[in-house]
Amino acid sequence: MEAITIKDIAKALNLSTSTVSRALRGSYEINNETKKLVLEYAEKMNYHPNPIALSLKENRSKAIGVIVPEIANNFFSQAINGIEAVAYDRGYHVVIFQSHESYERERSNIQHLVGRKVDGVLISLSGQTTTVEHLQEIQKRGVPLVVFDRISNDIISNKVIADNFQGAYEATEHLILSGRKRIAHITSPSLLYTTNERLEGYKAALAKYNIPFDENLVRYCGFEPEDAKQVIFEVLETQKPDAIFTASDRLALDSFAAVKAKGIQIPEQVAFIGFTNLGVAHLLDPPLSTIVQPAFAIGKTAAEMLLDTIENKQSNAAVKTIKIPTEVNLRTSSE
Amino acid sequence: MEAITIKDIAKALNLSTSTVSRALRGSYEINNETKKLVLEYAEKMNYHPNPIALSLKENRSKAIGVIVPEIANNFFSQAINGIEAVAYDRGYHVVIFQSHESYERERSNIQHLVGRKVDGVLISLSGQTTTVEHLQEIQKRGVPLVVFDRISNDIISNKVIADNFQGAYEATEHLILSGRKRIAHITSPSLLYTTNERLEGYKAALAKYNIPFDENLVRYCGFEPEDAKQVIFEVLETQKPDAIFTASDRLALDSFAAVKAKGIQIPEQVAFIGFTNLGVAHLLDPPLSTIVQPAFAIGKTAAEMLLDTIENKQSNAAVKTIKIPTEVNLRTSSE
DNA sequence: ATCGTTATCGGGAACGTTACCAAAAAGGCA
DNA sequence: TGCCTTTTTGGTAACGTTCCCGATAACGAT
Repeated sequence: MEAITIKDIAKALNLSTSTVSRALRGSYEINNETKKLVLEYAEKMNYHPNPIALSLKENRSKAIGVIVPEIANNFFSQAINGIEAVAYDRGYHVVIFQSHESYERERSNIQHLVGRKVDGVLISLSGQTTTVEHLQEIQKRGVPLVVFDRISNDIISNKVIADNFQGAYEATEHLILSGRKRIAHITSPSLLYTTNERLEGYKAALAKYNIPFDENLVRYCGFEPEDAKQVIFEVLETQKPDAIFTASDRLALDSFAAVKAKGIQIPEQVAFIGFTNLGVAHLLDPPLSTIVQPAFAIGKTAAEMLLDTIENKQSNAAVKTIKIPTEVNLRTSSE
Repeated sequence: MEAITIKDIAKALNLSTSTVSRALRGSYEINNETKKLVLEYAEKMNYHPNPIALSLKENRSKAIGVIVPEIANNFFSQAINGIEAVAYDRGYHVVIFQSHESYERERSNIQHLVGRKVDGVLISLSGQTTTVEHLQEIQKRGVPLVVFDRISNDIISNKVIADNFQGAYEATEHLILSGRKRIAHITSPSLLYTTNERLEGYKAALAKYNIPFDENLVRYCGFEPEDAKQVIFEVLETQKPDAIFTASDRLALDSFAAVKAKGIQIPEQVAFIGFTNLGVAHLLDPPLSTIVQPAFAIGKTAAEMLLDTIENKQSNAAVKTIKIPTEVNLRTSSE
């Protein structure tokens, strides 16, 4: 069964396509009787305008694209839910892509999205993304862009992030106040923006309490499943830390598992706090202290910014970076 | 900066659009010199064919649509990864949508996908989906369809599921063999296909060991965050079970949390086993026994079936349902 | 009666691409 | 030389929709 088109309606009712088109969109210059005729027939035949034809003509699609490294990550899936909540309300569809931490995939996704004429793009950069030319490219093409969480200083656009500095500062401070001095920081590759902000927060807290910064306690960890385990084993062996502060969802889990696998008591031997949105933190053994990013709010805010620029097309409105506070949840793992 | 089109190339090189088009696709009937000329110019100008125009013309898009209830669910995000792995290899893009357990959203997503001329659809039904007319509709339109996990008997199509019966049977049997007799089964709304299969597995195991089935021990649980908690509290109070077997990712966590909140010892007072793909099961307190669905394999298999039917267009090939075995992971929670 | 308005509709082009049908030039063969 | 192939290219319609420009008729005003 083929979909019915405006032409079919025109033929059936002995009208021109222009008339049908105008009747369907309720134009004032169409006789009420004809209008009713057309609308009823369209309804009866279950007519739906062909969005592809629309996109070709209008160069837009009433859809926005989202690119995240991995949806199997609480932070990102919650952020997407925030995005969808806003987009749905405002009549936009959300097209979700994963970069799988690959720069090539990210490029390919971007290509696909602009090719499909999305009205705007929300992106959180992959762990391998070192250049932002592909983003500048779509900006040159006039596609509105908002970068969130994994941002970059090289791209000039609206951005939304959590207050990573503050979150890391509070996590570190808490560990210090509970008596720890050798606090290991397990974090993502150093080229991620969030990595540096969190590292700065960590350093600032150490400085505040006159604990010298020891770079041997900081470990950058790749995205392979076994990476965290090896890093943790190594840092435990060689540095004998009395606390661990991890910088991401993924690292929190993998590190936590590694520490336990090593038979080390949390928090007696090593206190543990994670920068993570894991919903199960309170059910772990021991319950895990966390710095939680407001993922839903970040997604919501980013989507709102994007849709505002799409709809207002205020091309030269000053770009801004919105920073949203994190939450601290202290549990047994860091007592 | 506007995207360059075939027309621009034609004008620049003083050729017709047909010639350019054929040169770009390497047609044999174009002079090699012209071909080279066109290809080089296209390369230089960074030409990319407009996929929207292509879709309008060809009625296809080299993209498949995926609809799942919720991506913030390990099972579904892993399944999506399986789907993407296959699709990417075979040159298809994957467009991900969430129904958020809403029938209306599911319909809307389907509409959008067929409107955008995806070449096929993979779907796992929402918790509110009681009719499958929207699926039959797209089948009438000739869009290939594969249903996975949350399937329905009302729709005739290729399907991929885990062996829910077997998984539930093994979970229940294990609880029985470890000495439990009053085994509560916390499950999803009864209209889900998986719910019934798992329930049957549960019943079969009881029957095998001559334990009478008591429907008071079976509880159907909605999708609201507080639902599981109340159900668990109630069943603990009134039925005094000595074991709990939960039927989904979400229920495992919520129920586990509720039991612990009630101060009940696992597994001493109540043994616990979940039908879940939680990656953190082994880190919980106590480590959680699970029946794991082969999510990645399910996604992979479903995508392969879909792409095969898309590409072969063997319209009247017999539909089949592929069933993939589950895995049992026994841990402390059910000892 | 003529003219300008208004209400209502149709025709065609355009968005970017491909496919079909020609057409022109060049070459081969009797 | 005349005709038939082959090679290479151009023109145009079509996909579904909207928009611009006209066209027609009715109607009141002059």
